[in-house]
Amino acid sequence: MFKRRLAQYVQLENDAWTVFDTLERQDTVYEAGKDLIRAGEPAQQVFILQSGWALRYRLLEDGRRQIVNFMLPGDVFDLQALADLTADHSVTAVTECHVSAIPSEPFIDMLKHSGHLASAFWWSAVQEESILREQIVRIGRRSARERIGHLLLELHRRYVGATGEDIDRLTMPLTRADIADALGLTPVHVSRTMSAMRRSGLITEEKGAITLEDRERLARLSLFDMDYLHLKKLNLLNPKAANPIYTGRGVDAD
Amino acid sequence: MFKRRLAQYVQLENDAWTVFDTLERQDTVYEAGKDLIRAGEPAQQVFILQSGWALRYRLLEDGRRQIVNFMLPGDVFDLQALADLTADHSVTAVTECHVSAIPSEPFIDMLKHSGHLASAFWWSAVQEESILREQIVRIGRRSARERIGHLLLELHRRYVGATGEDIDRLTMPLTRADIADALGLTPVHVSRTMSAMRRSGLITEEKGAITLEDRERLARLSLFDMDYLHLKKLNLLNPKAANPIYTGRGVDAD
DNA sequence: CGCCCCGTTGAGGAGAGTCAATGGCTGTGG
DNA sequence: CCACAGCCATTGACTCTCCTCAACGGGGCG
Repeated sequence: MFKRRLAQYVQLENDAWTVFDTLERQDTVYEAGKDLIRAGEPAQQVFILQSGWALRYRLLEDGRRQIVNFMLPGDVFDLQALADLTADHSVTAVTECHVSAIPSEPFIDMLKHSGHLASAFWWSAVQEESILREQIVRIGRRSARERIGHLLLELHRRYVGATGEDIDRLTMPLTRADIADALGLTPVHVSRTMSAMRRSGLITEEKGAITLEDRERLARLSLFDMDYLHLKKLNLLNPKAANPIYTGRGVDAD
Repeated sequence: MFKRRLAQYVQLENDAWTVFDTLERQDTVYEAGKDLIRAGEPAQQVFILQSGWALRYRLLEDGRRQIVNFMLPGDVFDLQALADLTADHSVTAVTECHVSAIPSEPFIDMLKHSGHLASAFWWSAVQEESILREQIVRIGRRSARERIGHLLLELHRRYVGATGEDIDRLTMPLTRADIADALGLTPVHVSRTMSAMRRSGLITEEKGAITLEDRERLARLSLFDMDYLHLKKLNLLNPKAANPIYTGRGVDAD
């Protein structure tokens, strides 16, 4: 998962991976609902999500919750550990999560010794920040339907990047309350809006999965422009790549 | 400005600064309203804002604008240039801006040769990302008054960090429309809400400046908790620092 | 079997948006 | 020096998206 994800940006040589594979690390399994990182605790390691979904959130004193972003298989997170700060937010497992933790010191050494790995991880950090910026635009200037459609398209594209299977059906472990807390809405309104999207044929749902019935229309309605995911390098470096890429207008290229 | 800002995290030795000061750079002055970075153009340099305010924004196809964050004197931005990607957003000067641009290659060399500088810049990047996350919480889960109060407190604290003058009065070059586009509101509603805040004695305004009349009450009303700015290191590393630090509850320590 | 979580739906309310008019300030040109 | 244009902040009246409160039903699990 993880290698596949970084490969969306740059194809790494085997010996770079050898360096990475010999890194000291600790693998842990978290059940759904358990915290991986708790706000206020010091960060001392970098995490790689090997499988499962996780989310980063912050609670206000009066209980309001805002989900900042979602972590999908292959995502690297908490690179801020490299600055040895305390976490200002928490991370929870949405589903069961298999996580590798790498202490920051050997991780930094690795970055110093492999320029290719360093630039791959840097890309990963840039992509994460870019996703945060897009989340700001999503919440700040989009309607409820646009927010939901846009989020679904982002999750779909990232899911495709992680799994390599480019189909319209997407695992969906999030509840209405999760989606609401991510998008600055209430669960009730998310439910209503998604019901309307179902009625107009944009999506269908089964238990634990959602199918995007018309990605192009959904992208148009949500003003989805996937440039912010910075996946273009794939085409440049790797023209025969298996995964088709959306164009800037959010339409599938194939 | 810039050195003072990084000093909030770590006090650097003179020879570290010598390395930094001899870096190749290009100084440019941008008038208010001019673009420093345009979405879609390749990023090849790192910017340091020496003076003035700037903002990062994204436009949707139908003209809606979302301001992602503000840059104050001393801020470093576009570290994503190090991954050699294209910008997915634009940056505009709010006031006249004096900017130093450093090409990414010598910048990377500098990071490699000075661990102290690397960790100072890393802190800066972590702080920026943290501000983005807080912006998400602000827009997603706060009322109009809370959003405005919270933003003002953040700008105040960052302004103090940049200028070193810890007073309640704050330069305010932003229009109602800027504030609205940053907070996901309309100018009309920002105007109304700020009028109400003036009436209740929270703030006063003169042309181009705003005074926070009661920071503590404002912090309480806005659920402002400044941990996310990661300024605590100042106390640890530099106990005699001149700037007082808010506590986690957003109250001035002195 | 019964509890609890989740999604859904309805009714009513509120916060924020829209449209529009007014007035102050600034810069500019006659 | 004054007239006027343009931008910005403000205020009023009205609208609408989204929220709140509440009830109900289905499914998983002890």
